[in-house]
Amino acid sequence: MRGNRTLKDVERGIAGFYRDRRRMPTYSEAMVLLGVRSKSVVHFWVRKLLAAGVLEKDARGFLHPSRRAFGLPMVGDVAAGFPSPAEEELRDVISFDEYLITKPGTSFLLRVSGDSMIDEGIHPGDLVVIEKGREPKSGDIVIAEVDGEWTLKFFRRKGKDVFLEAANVKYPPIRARLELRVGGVVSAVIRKYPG
Amino acid sequence: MRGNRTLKDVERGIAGFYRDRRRMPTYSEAMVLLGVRSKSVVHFWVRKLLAAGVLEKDARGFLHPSRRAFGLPMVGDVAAGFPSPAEEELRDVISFDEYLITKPGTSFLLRVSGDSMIDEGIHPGDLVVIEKGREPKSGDIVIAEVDGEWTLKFFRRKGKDVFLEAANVKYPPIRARLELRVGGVVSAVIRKYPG
DNA sequence: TGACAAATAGAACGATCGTTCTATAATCGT
DNA sequence: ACGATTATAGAACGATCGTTCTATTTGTCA
Repeated sequence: MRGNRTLKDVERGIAGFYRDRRRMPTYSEAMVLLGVRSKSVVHFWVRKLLAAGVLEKDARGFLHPSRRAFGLPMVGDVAAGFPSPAEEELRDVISFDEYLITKPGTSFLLRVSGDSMIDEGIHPGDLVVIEKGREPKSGDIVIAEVDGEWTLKFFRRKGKDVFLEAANVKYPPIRARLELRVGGVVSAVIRKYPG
Repeated sequence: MRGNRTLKDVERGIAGFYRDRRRMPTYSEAMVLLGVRSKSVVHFWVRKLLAAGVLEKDARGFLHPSRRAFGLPMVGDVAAGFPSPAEEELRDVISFDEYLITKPGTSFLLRVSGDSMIDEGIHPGDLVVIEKGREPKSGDIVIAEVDGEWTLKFFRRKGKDVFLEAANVKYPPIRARLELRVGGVVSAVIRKYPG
């Protein structure tokens, strides 16, 4: 049982462990993970992963996955097409959690129902990230209570006039009779296509 | 320097450390983090975090953040409105990295330019997750090379007929002259609104 | 104000960590 | 075929980990 172990294999093993357990394996655990019986073998491969930039050591000497070990490479724009493996390495890596969760603790997720924001590209079934307790600016998309129902709308302010506007010609603008209950501001939209 | 330390404070400190360094702090490090001078104080708070479900111990006795420590709570749908703190605790928590990255290693990110998929709710500036090397099914959104340029289109197959279709009346369907170069299949769309 | 609980300090300790060393086995190039 | 290189094994070791214990200080409430 030898030789047939590539850097990618080891990386996948370690990365999988980290994904599942949210911590690095110890050398003893990595022995099992790699199917070897000596810590020095683990040490051997860890040094390779360090050199490859998959793992890093911090000031205290502790091992942790590097920034680019997780997340997806950001490779440019659609016009540029899809990347060659070479240039793929060079681009930045984005973790969605870092990218989308700017205010942990005050944000939450809703699944969109209804088509009131369809012209803004927010479809039924999409997920929206809501930041609660943020003061909406004119033009922000908010979740608001209208006629006892919660819905997504543009928040508009023109001088003293405050109203809600759908991104769908079917729905007329809405002015608050008494007060406008705004639950939060949409900070992101996520749509996942079934794989 | 005493007494004024809440569970939330400690949680934020530990969580912040984990976010930055991608590993748990040691007890010694947590002492500095919490501003205390004894490991037993750390132990004291760690037990509280364990009880609160913020941290967990695995079979080996190692500490790691729980699933619900990161990510955002999924609180239902828009019609249900925004949640009370109470029910917020009960719902599932979603990590975007887990949710969106189903095929690490074969996926990458592109920023959308152009409006060819605008009626599908994919706008210029949005991010799309591309799975490369996946065989597109009819109806999938793909990145494809058309007239030497890369663009997003629906992939359509009707019997023997294979063609690309925009989600925008401005663009007519496209049939491949020679071959259809498909770079990958869109598995998700992400749009972030400036905060 | 006094008693009790909550929070912090500090020291001691076994367990286990990651490193390093030497030695052996498989693979490759010529 | 054979030396050089790469990969694995196994043992030894100091460092540091997290736990536990006892003691002290601060806050709360009757």
